[in-house]
Amino acid sequence: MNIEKKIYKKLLTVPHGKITTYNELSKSIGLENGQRLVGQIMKKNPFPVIIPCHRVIKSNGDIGGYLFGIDIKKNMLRKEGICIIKNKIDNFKDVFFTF
DNA sequence: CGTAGGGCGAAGC
DNA sequence: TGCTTCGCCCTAC
Repeated sequence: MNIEKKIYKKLLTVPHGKITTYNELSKSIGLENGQRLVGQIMKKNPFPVIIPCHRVIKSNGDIGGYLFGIDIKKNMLRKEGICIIKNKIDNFKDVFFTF
């Protein structure tokens, strides 16, 4: 299976209201340091609506990037009950989801 | 076939 | 704290 397929699949397992990091996602598919790759895959994802790419953030709690802008991403996250303060996840540890 | 570069990460100043 | 530099894996050119 393609790397990207794996990533999408994994990403889909992240429950509503929870988030994960590029690093964790990468590790979950067997890559210890595939963070950048994950980012690339995200921006190339064929179905942004289906794939919750907004639930993926940086490991330092920062929002990271988004296809349509990080502000959109922030709104999406907030809507899911995740507190965001100044481009950073507030209750980062609470909403963090590990595979 | 070689190389640059991306929604990153961690270490070094 | 905040910015810079280098390292990572894979895809696209």
